[in-house]
Amino acid sequence: MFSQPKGMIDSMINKEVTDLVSETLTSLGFEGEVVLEHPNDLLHGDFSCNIAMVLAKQVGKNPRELAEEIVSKIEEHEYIEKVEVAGPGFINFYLASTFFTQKTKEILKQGEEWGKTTRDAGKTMLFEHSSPNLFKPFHIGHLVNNTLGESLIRIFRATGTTVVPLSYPSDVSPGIAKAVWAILDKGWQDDITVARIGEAYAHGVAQYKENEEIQKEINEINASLYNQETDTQFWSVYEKGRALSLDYFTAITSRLGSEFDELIFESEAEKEGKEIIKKHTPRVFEESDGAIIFRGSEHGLFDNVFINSAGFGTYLAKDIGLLSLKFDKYTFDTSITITDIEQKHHFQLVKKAAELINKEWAEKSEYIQHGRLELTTGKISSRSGNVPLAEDILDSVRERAHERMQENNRVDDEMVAEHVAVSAIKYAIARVGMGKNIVFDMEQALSFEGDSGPYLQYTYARTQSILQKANEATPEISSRGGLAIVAVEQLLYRFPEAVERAANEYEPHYVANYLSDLASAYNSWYANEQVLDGSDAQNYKLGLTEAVGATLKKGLWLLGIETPERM
RNA sequence: GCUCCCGUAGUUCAAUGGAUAGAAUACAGGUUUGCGGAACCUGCGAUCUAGGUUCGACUCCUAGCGGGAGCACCA
Repeated sequence: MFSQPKGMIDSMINKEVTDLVSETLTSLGFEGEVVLEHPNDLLHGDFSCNIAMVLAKQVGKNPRELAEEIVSKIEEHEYIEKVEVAGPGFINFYLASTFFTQKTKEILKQGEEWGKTTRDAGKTMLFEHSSPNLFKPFHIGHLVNNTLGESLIRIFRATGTTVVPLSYPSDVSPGIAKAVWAILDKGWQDDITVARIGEAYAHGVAQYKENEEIQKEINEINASLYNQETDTQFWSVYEKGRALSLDYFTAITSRLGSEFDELIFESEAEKEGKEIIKKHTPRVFEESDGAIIFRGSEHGLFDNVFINSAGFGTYLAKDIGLLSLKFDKYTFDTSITITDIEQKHHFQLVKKAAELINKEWAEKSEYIQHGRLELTTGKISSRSGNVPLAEDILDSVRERAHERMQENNRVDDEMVAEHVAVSAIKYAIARVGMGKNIVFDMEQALSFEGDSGPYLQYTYARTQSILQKANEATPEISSRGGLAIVAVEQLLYRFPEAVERAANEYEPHYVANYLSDLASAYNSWYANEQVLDGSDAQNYKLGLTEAVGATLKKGLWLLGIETPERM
């Protein structure tokens, strides 16, 4: 979507170093595009350039000699302390302490703005995620979808994009008819609860398969719901269940930190979609066995039904209708939908059909997928059988957080336990690349140690504790007091790069991994360096501590994770 | 069968075509009262196989082996 090349480092210092190398190449009569990267190892410096290895062959020199030649011609720069040739011909740049001192001051001055960029200012986006089925429980899959969806929204906003979050609740489907039938079958119509809806759904699905009479009944209920016949007992059960589920949806997503400006219901999309499909038959769609289908097989995909033989739009027609409604109601540059990976092929088909109806629809729409969350060891008490519910997972983890706080003689605070639990789950999801399955080991997640959300929160709490002990408002940094350059500084200024990269590639895990590196570097430094030592460097060290805290806070927020001051 | 995705320490994950493949966990050992030990340090340990492209391959290409997802009226 955004035309930024992969992995580009978008910061002033990067541009300055790049220009420096480019000018040198020109002065030597060479041509080539200068690309900088951060070396994997901080000991290799802050920027690395491979231009000598790229040019060596065409110039007919050995890469190291060429690199030496370039280095000898590079002009001095106030922010560059040292330039070295290393390995097979890398040119490594070591930034000067003056740069880092300056950067730390800037970070502290930016406050809330730290980490934000204006790169995508002016761009607008519609972002669809966390779409619930109103008659099915909010389960483990929604947890993944919500975590990644919410995080991406926050990341896009951090680079300047205006994002409208949207959810697309399923409020009409054969499955819902089954649940409505089952609620009546169980006699629960006057006492419907969210838990009962979940149970009813399972009951209805099972009975539908068993009994032909029931099947007929349910099909009639389904037709009546699709046709919105409002004077039946089915409708009143349906309405109650729908309202209850919607409230629940709002509650659980807000517990997870999401808000939705807009909802578009599947029932609206079905009406809209059906009309569009009919209008474009037989140009795009065709009749087959009484249904209206799309010949995806002619486009390297597969054939599938858009309007079934009963005359109702399937989820394919619904997604076409949804697209149409989105373009009717909103103005945007891009519409993103994030779903489970199992829907990948479905959306390829939707996109292809959309392209044939209206080219713009396909051009401005992106469908992205995330992997599945699998639970391995450890038990979760679940109310409804096989699929673990989001709420049950959250509650189990929070229970363990309480225990941990008591073990450590900390104040056992309700909010903190909640934030630690959400953090453990969200971080486990966000640390993995999008689209890969996530193995959630309850035992490991509950240890709250190592590469985990609580580890990052702990590090943040530690920084706050030190700042409080110093008993000073933002320390005035005049100089670094002779402090040698530390790894923490080498990482700090890269934070906005990590955010931009995450936005470019739709990959929150770049933020997660960055924070993990930063926290690790800080803890390691902390173990070897006394911050409050009364030396000339104390204020600068406090400044670094504050900058790390600010970065962790902002970065975790981008992942949808709260940062308690104490834990 | 067709289409797509994935194979990295015992396990769970990283790695922008670059340097000695990084963490976490597990296991073994350790941390001078110094600001939070949910921490820190040391050790052990890995790119599925066979070719190819490239100055350079976990990464790109081909084949094979292994695992997963999707493929007509559920979403």
